[in-house]
Amino acid sequence: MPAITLPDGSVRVFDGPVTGTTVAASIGPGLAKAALAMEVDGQLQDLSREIESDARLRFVTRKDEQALELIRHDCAHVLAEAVQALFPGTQVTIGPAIENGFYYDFHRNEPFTPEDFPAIEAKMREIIARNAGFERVVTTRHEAMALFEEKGEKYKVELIRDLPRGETITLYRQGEWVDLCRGPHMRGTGDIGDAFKLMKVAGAYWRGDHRNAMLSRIYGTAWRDRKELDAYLHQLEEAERRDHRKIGKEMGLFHLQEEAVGSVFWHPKGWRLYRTVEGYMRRRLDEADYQEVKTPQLLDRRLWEASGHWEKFRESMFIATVEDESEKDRVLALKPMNCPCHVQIFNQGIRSYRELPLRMAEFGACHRYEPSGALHGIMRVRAFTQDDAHIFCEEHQIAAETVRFVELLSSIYRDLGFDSFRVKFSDRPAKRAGDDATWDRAEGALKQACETAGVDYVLNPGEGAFYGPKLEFVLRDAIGRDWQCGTLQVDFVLPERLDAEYVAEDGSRKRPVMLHRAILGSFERFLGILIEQHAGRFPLWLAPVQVVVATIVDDAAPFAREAAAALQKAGLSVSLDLRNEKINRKVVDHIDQRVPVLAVVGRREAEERSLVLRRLPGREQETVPLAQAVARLAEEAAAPDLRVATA
RNA sequence: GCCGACAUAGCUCAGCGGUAGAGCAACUGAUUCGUAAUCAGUAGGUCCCCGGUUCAAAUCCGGGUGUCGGCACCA
Repeated sequence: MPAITLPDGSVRVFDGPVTGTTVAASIGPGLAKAALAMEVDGQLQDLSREIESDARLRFVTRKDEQALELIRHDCAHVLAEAVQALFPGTQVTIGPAIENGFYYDFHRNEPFTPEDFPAIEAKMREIIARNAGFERVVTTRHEAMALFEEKGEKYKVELIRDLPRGETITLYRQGEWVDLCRGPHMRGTGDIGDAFKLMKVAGAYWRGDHRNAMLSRIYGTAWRDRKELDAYLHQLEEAERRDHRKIGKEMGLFHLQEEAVGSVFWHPKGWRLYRTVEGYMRRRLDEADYQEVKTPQLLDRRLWEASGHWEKFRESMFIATVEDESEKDRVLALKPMNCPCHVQIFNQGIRSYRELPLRMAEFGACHRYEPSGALHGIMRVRAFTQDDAHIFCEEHQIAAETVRFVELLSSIYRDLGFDSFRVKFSDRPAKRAGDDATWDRAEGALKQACETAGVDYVLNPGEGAFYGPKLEFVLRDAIGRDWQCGTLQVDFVLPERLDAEYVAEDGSRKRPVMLHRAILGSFERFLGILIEQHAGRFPLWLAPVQVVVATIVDDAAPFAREAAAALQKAGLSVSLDLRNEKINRKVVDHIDQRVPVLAVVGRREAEERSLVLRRLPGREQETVPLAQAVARLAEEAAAPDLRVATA
């Protein structure tokens, strides 16, 4: 006699086991029509499942966010059926719902192309129109394997073989087509609706392992209605406009070319942006008691052997040798990181516990031979500059240093326009240095520090550095891709390997703990994200060209020059537009160039010694006497850390 | 690195076996203009590289390089 408690608190009692469909019908025809699935004691299930004992029940309708995942998952099944109908011999593998949509991985000798999409989508619509019910079939491992074996579905057979013993094996049937699936699903293919679209084809390794076969993946997006779909597609277009590679070109910030794959050519405006951020970072680090250093680019392999990098990362290091006969045995490597260098500085002389925590910072240029497929604009490059620092400290100082670091990072991110970010905690990887006891201590210390700092993190198992666990501070780019920017890594291994030590209070020699940390991560990556975050329309203090002084007539040129000089003297980045063009044209050009402030000078202004200020791309304008304009803009253009606090 | 697509003027792109095109930018001249594109003219290209097919290749084929979308990688 199951008693079903509904979200409004009402209870319905049934004589025996009852399906969600029946319960919905007993409540009313409207709900019976709208219910797509149900949540039984918090667990999402098919509507057709029987409820045998007392339970809390909630129906999922199209209005629920949860419907999205069901629609996407169902859509993946329909895609697979459509593909197998159109391309016989194609094997199915897996097809989950993901953020914004779904994908399905197929094995087929011929890859799919986007030209196949119209036919596949048409077939999908056909299947959806047929509205076959999703039928859940509980089966045995043996039967399931026999079924897929017979169909020639090698990948499914492998999946079933690897399912944990004792797990219920279920199939879902939609008409004639059947897939191995845990469910749940909606009532039938008709519940999917028509708000879906196939987006792209891609290669993907079977089970995400590069040693396995390359499968052919089809990505799709699916929504609850056309309006949502259109909004999503529109949002994608908007995101493309923010792409740092596009904006970088449009604003003339940087370029990349074949002769220096993975290295950035910074143009004057891009470099100014870089320097603004670098200058800001330098001040923040000085203020936070870091000591800046500069260390060599090229170092003998001996150092990398001692640090352990030679053994683990040699294939991703750039190696340099010279022709000179007497030097022929010397192998140098471009530094892929700064840590061993910083230990060399730490190791000069004898350190005392009184010097700890010692925070050593460097804007360190590093080179890594990244896999060609990993390169991405200026976000993933082979030559980059880290805002690196190493904190040499005692074990008991880890927590306090972590708290300090998180506060510094949060404040800097906020100043740069990032109010939120995600934190991942990555623990010991399979390929690692150091014994388990050391790892236990390192992970424990970092976890405890997170608690003290009040950091909410997501566990990222097995993703730590080879020498220690790490926190990753993740920012999202315009296209929705996540990038690790900031990081904090606890390291007990490198000080040991490179023999760093200090004299403790009791006179004994001890190993310091090393905290590797970066806030921006690399300037290249961070600037890429910064460009996308602001869509190239930077706040005044970051803008590479802050003010353009534009003339209306040639007679205004002398005063325009004078005004530009005055603004420049006040520390602003100014450019003069004396071109023989109409003011309308100049306005358009500087909006395109994403200049934040346009100062227009005509005959009137030249006489009155004033500027007409206009915030681009806005339309409002204001006439301001030159001296006042200079003072006002200079104040506004001050970096956040240099601003005079006003009540 | 793997799967797929793409590579033509500074930029955005058209041309897809028969002597290389457009718009914008650039340059020259005219115009001196009051806030979202003034007019006219000029110049600009080993059609990514190497090889092949062909009477003829930007175009077709093979190899390379780079870029893009994913996957894998990310000390």
